[in-house]
Amino acid sequence: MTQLDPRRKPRQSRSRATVDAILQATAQVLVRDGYQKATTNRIAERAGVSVGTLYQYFPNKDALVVALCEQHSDEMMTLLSASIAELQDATAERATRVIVRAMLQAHAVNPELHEAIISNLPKEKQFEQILAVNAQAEAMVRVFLEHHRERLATDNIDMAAFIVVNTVEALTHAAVIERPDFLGTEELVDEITRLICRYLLK
Amino acid sequence: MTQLDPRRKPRQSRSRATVDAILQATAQVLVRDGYQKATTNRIAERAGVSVGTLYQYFPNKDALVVALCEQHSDEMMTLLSASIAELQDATAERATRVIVRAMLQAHAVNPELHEAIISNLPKEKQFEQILAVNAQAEAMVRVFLEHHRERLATDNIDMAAFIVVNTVEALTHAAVIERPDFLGTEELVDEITRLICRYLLK
DNA sequence: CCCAAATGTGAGGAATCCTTCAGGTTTCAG
DNA sequence: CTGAAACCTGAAGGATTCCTCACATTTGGG
Repeated sequence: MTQLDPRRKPRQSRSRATVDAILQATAQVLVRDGYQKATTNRIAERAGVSVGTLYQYFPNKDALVVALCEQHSDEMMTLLSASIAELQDATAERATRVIVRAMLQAHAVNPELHEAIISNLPKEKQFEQILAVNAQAEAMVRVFLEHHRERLATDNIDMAAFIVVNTVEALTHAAVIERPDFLGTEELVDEITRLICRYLLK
Repeated sequence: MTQLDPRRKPRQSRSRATVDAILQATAQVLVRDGYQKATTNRIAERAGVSVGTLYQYFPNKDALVVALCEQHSDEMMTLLSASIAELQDATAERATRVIVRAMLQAHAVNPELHEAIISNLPKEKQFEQILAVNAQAEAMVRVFLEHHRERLATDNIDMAAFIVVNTVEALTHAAVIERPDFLGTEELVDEITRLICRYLLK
């Protein structure tokens, strides 16, 4: 991996606005044109600055994408942990519902950008931050399963965690991208919660 | 979209072998190096031919990838339809099990290539053939649900189809890539079948 | 064996793209 | 106001990639 740290840190408010504009432009170009056509010149142009300026704050194109991924996954993680925090000692059904709803919210933060990152970025460029979200989710579910172990219909916690995490992730992701019409009501949350609970519990 | 048809059709067995070698090399390079680094020169080199030869049979890089996608999705579709054909009038449970098993088999044909195509190719280059597989799956599930309508726990067939298709697809795909250790026994098929049936049926 | 058609070769042109750098403009502390 | 630091500019160097084309080799029917 090449150098990723910024070459210069913005000190004046003018440059902080510039960095923001560059990151915002990166997201827009990534969504609109895909990673292939997201050239640094095009990003700079959309941000309303010259390429040189871009390279003052990001040593290379990867660093730019990394920064964007970090910003995006931070937003998702913030939403997730907020919901998780408030389900101390909830029933399994209640906890499942809260997590499903939180996943939908997290995916709805910026669906197009999330889609662009997940299924447009080459795998080797999907940096830690993004992958960490899924790892964290898997860990959380594992704790959850251990906690309700005696109510579970299966004793293969490893496989159950795999199934739950991948199912919820896939459904929330697909819904936000392909079926936004499902998001208006609580029905989708109901259905996914039922899917998971019927599978997990005796 | 640019021209995709071959510029010249192979007539002698020598050239048919060449075309095979090129396609095989494309798959290998795509898996090993990713789409970004899969240059036509590198593919030709790996196939043991010169770039010129490659361009005799494929007018451009896209045509090469399209041909590979077609070949791959044909293999998957063949497996799927074979299994579907033999479940005339099966019970819902039996049908679900057969479909889940078929999906796992289809994904196991060439997991690395499938992964490379799905999550490495830019979305705009994931050509018809691949997307058609999912569309076909969705249609099949819809027929299946209509047929067992009176036994279903829900009357929102649209949403149920969405959930079933995306769930099975995500789980089979993830299992083949991330957890090949789940594939030895019938346990994963059991679990996914249970997940789907408990959700769908009263 | 012979030759026209089929097949194969690979250096290099044209087009991009990432990145640099020499020199300009703006800001702000003193 | 002034000068140094911060910030910005954009032409162009160096690298990479797709694809072509003039030419060489191989094949198979007559």
